[in-house]
Amino acid sequence: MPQIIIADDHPMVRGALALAVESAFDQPEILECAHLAGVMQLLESIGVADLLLLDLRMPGVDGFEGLVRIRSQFPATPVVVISALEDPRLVREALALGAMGFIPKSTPRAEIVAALVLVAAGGTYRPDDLALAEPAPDPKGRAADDDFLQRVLTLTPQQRRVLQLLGTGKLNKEIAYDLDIAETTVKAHVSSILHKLRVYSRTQAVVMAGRLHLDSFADVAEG
Amino acid sequence: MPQIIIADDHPMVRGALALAVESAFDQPEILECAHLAGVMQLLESIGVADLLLLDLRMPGVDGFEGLVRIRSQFPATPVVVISALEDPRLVREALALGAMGFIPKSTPRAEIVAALVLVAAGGTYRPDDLALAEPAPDPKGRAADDDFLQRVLTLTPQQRRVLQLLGTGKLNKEIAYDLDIAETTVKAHVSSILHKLRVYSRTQAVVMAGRLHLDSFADVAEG
DNA sequence: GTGCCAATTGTACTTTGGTACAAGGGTAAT
DNA sequence: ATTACCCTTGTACCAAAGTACAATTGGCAC
Repeated sequence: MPQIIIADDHPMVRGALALAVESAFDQPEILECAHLAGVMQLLESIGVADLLLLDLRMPGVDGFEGLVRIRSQFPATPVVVISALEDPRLVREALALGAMGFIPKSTPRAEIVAALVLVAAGGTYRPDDLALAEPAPDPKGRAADDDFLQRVLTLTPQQRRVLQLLGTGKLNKEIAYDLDIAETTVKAHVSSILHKLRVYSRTQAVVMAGRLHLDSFADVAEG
Repeated sequence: MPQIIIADDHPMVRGALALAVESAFDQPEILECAHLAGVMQLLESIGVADLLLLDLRMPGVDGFEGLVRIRSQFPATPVVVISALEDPRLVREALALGAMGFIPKSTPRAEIVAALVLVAAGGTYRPDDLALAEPAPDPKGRAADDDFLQRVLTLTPQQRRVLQLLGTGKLNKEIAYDLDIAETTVKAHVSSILHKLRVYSRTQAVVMAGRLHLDSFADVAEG
């Protein structure tokens, strides 16, 4: 009897996902959470879940921070990110941070079911694989940002988690606590991150990394 | 013979603005620049211009940094911000940072002319004054951010400039250089900013302030 | 096995960042 | 003119950030 956690702050969404889960698994035990704290608590008590459906936006968590912390504390539990958006960059980043799948809320129920089965079987799922395979060159303008993206991709998984937490303005001490490592280690990671990204302060790294997420809307934001 | 500087990296835009300037002034001397460095150079040589039309997005400057530096170095020259966007928050921030006007590129030529005359006469111009007078409550959700915006509004002009430069990831030393003040002074401002914004590190201030600009697109970015 | 690399941690050190306190000059309002 | 506020700067001190070097562990590949 597989244990599946559904974490989303919207009851309606949880209901819809629950339906899909019931179609995808045989007599699943469905655990619902409306906030990140509940998820952490649940995972602490049951140790490992067979699958975690995680919404990106929940009370207490705005972006990838929840994913980062869960992946760090409970790496054995496969996480599928649920999101209202399906921006390729978000998808790539979620997968880079250790998610086993990325399911936009607009996905047809049948495809959601298939995706859940796929992930449960050890695979990874992302929307319309083809479009993502080629990152869509987009020759105009933002060459500099693409360079930066390339550099971000040279970061190790743990370093990306650190960068993610950096982006929330946390101190080294707080990051160490969240990832359950020594502050020294955080410093080592930060130092390495700064070198790889070719910047000379955490603030710059945050600003640069922040732009990557913004770029999705750059066409709207010109000017 | 009034000296008017038009700073925009797009030749077509410069042309259109030049037409408007010629309609608004009597035999203006129009100086064109495609990048911020040229503007600074020009201002250094002529001292004060009668009007500066400044595009927000130019090579070397992405946001308000150019405005901030120009206002700091050459406060006597009135600046009108030209932008492809007309988000009320951008408008408010530009004016808060010392711009005498904010003209969206979509503005009809006749209105641009009127706006330029208005500013040259010592007034300030913003698009559809009415809509901006009331900041559009927007009761849903983002109460926390509104709180933060309120706090940003308690910052003094100079402190806003510092915050703006903080947002580019600069070191205190660099900010001191840009604003031509001592590093000690920058520290004093930063310290005050952190208190007013109720955060405990520059990085957090940058993250928070960054969200204000993002919020314009929050409806697209849910998830 | 050997080698490579991610991850971890420690020590020790330098540089930024940030606070606290004090103080002088400028401007605007009462 | 007195108050108030902003901007400025200095000194001094403490905390956080970042670097450099060295070492251990574990996984993975050849």
